[in-house]
Amino acid sequence: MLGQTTSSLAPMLRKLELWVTLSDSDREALLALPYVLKSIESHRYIARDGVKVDHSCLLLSGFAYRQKMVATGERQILSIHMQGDLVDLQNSLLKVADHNVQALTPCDLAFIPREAIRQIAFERPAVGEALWLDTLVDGSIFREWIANVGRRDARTRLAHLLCEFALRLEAAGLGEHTGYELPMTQEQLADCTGLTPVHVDRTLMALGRDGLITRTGRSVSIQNWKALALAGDFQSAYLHMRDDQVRMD
Amino acid sequence: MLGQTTSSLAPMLRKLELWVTLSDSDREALLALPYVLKSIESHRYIARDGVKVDHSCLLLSGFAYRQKMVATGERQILSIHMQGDLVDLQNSLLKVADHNVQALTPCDLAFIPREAIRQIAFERPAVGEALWLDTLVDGSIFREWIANVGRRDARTRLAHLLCEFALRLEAAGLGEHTGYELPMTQEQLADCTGLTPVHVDRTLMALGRDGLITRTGRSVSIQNWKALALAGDFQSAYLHMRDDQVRMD
DNA sequence: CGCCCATTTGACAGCTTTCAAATCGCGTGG
DNA sequence: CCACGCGATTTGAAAGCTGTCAAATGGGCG
Repeated sequence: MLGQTTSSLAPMLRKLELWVTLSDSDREALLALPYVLKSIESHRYIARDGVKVDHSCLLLSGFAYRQKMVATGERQILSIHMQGDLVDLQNSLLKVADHNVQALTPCDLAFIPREAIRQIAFERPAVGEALWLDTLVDGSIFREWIANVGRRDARTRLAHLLCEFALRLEAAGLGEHTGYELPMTQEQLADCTGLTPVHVDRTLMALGRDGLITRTGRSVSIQNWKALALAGDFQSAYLHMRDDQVRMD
Repeated sequence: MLGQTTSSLAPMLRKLELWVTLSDSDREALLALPYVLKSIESHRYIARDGVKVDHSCLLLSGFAYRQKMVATGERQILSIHMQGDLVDLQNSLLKVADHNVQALTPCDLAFIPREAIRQIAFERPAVGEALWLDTLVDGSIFREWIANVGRRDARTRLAHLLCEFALRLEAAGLGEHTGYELPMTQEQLADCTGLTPVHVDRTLMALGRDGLITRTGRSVSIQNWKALALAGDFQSAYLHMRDDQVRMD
């Protein structure tokens, strides 16, 4: 269960190396972090609002999301996570979770003790910076989502979300910006965008009628990237990706 | 201009010591950070979306906010900042700003070079952790705002915002949770909540009629904290304050 | 083949926006 | 001390985007 010669933590490396260059020794130290593997089913909770957290959780495969419940019982999804994402670094460092983390699909997870993370972060500046930047980029995406739900209409919100997924999935090697498997129901899209499932459906149909996207089941193909990005008021800078990851024609 | 015996950076200490305990030596090192003072007027930009940033900006007095513009020209305010807040740590560490930072009132600022911040963060683990936690708490507030604009109605959104201000102002020593000077116009409140100024006005009037708040000019007094917190679906955990800062009766 | 959940569609209601205009607050200048 | 000017606040009436409620359709799986 404790990865030595063949650590399962490799997906984390690729993510962190998006932000900084790591030395071989840093890489080895990261791969040598202690962890416990666990597989969970869709819909299961990975962390619960208000509960103490002492492990960070690395997503090895599958998709997960963070969400908050409001007084009316409605749910707001705060972010979507995929392979290589540290889905619970924030909750772990802050000790008590301020939101829920839930599996969107069946997930393979690696739980890493908080103290091991803190230790490596402060002993190895490059690793520390990478982890910090990772949480800062998460923060940047949160800011964009505030603007998305706060000031854009339904069509723009959804187009924006589809663009974000396209680029992040492509960067994670899980799809192309011209099309990908979207693992979410319309209800979950609604919870991402602050809309209702019914209106999400109507809006997606309209995007289809306008020739911006095509859907068959859960797969989305983007007919016209430029048009969709325009419709979604989408500018990728907030994802803080390297130029070679966002250049597209 | 370079603070030595009497550094102007003291407001930052109090903020950081909300998250961790610092040694005397850490405190001295923080106060010895190089900085440049600057005063700016209301509405002036402190950082601009898309522009390179190489200094972090500490707010010594006054209020500031972060905002993004969307394609229609509408503005979404992302967060409000006050005395002691590092308003531009995120932009600075990410190198290129992904949002604008603007003065809400006349402000006194201290600009600290990014490299000095990075250095102290990695040389002094307690300082590093405090700075990291500071950005993580910012992130927690962003998440709450996503839920606020995404899934709450106008009345709840505004009540929530007023509660957040109350606690943060009180923690910063700038007001009481029973009442405070709100430095924002209704238009700015609208930009925080994703509403229109007209609807903000109607909603505030309704909160007044219902006996939850009283307003005279810019000063807000909270008649009934419990009722306002209930109306605003406000639970302070996301602010990650210490217990003694949020206990109120 | 049948069940169950997700998607799609329709009709209608409602919260919020829009557009205008009136009123208020307050610093400035006479 | 009071009139003036300008931005902020307040109010009204009407339109619109999105939500609600229900029901029909579709798709995947045992």
